[in-house]
Amino acid sequence: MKIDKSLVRAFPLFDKMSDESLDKLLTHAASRRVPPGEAVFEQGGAASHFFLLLHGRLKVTQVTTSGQQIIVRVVHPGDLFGFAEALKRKDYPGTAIAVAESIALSWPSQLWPDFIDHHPKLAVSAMQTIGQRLEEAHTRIREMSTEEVERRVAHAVLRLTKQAGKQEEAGIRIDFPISRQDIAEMTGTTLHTVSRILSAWEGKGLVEGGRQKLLVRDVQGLSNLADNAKE
Amino acid sequence: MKIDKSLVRAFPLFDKMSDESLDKLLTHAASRRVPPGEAVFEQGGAASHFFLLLHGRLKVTQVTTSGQQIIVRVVHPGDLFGFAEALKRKDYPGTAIAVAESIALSWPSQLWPDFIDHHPKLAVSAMQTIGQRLEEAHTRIREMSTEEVERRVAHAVLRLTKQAGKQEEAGIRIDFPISRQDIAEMTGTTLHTVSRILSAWEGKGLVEGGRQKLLVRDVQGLSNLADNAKE
DNA sequence: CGTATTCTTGACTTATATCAATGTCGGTGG
DNA sequence: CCACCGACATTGATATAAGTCAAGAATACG
Repeated sequence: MKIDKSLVRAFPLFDKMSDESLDKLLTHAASRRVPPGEAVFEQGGAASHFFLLLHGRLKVTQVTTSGQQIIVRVVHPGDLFGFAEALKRKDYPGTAIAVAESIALSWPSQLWPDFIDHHPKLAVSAMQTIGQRLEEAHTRIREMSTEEVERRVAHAVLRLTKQAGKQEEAGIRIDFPISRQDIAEMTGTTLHTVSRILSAWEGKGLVEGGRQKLLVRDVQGLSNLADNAKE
Repeated sequence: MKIDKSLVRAFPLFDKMSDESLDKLLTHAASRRVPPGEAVFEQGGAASHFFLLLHGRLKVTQVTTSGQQIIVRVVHPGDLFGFAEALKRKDYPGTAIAVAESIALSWPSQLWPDFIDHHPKLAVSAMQTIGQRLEEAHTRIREMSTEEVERRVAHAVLRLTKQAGKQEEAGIRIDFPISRQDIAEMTGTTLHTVSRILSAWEGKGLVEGGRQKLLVRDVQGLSNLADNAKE
């Protein structure tokens, strides 16, 4: 299947790549449409492919033995994901589920070494990406160790506005469907607590809620909440 | 300074490497003795070198803006650490402090690309290492999100027995000085709670405590505690 | 329209932090 | 060598953040 390079050219990951290289890369790629609720791959499944999200939004989750779920990260357009191969894993450590109508490119895992050998820029990018993820994970650990729930939720929401924020008249909208439960699973709390917190914020005019909707009206106010340790 | 290759040959990281390669590598390395309490590098400092721990034990910590400290990880002999360069960082994200008399090799950061170009095995190892760390971080996030303190502490202690356990008649000893405070900083709780938990375990014959000492008498019992969700 | 998610809100419970006091170990120096 | 000091640890009492339990309301969807 032929994929047009204009689709990916815009992503920082590819902007330095020559036309030929890019074409070559894309000849090996397959594209796949993923409706909301459908999984791209499942935790524990053989890591047969790696992916690039072109459009939409995914959440990567893990379930514990006792059946509880957490959200490991959110995948945004332009992100590589599922490259377990790069880390020498045989299986996917989590499940990737579309939360909005999504389109992803996929390559067979065994092409990964090729991928980075022929495109050193990508190797560097991939390393950087992993480094960032490690840092994000440590940030999250730090927050969960030292901050109370309200501030953790504030940080999580602020991060979402940066990664998936769309400016509107009233403020910045989180540009994909996200439930209270999702936020709870990103911050290590319960949907009840998240609901109470958001209600309180709504009362103060910081945000505007809705079913699977969230709009941040006062980024500065939220930032203060997130950063100023309770004095 | 000449460093004998017998010092590093034993580590899995180097066991596949030819004598010449290894010699070449070591000509660029400097060794450094680090007494307990001394830092190898500090959070935010320029990432001028990367390191290999030959002997001893380090803890990597981060401090929050509000001054709270957490332990990001423990460095064991044979571990590479401080390779911020690999992740395209300019500064060290944490502080590495010796908790026991330690010896580390160091290389200037700019040698890292060389390091992996000339020793593809190392590149692979490094990737794997980072992958493992990312996984560990996610495991920790999962535990902190879903498990109560006692089980988190149990998991942390079990991990330590695997990474730094020394068999003794009475059980498995954590082979470096570790305080209740340290365990608290690894699990996101307070030293008081850790102390209570360890006292309770000691009452049940699971562990044996002491000033900066910990001996696990019943690994199986601890594992049950860690894994069996409270039924 | 009715049914199923998702969300809100109140009442109650509990795990764990916080506050406070005392105990114990081990190294230093008199 | 012993006494003392400082770091580390224990333990009790109390406070509180956040979880659990429970019920109902709002919104989307077929």
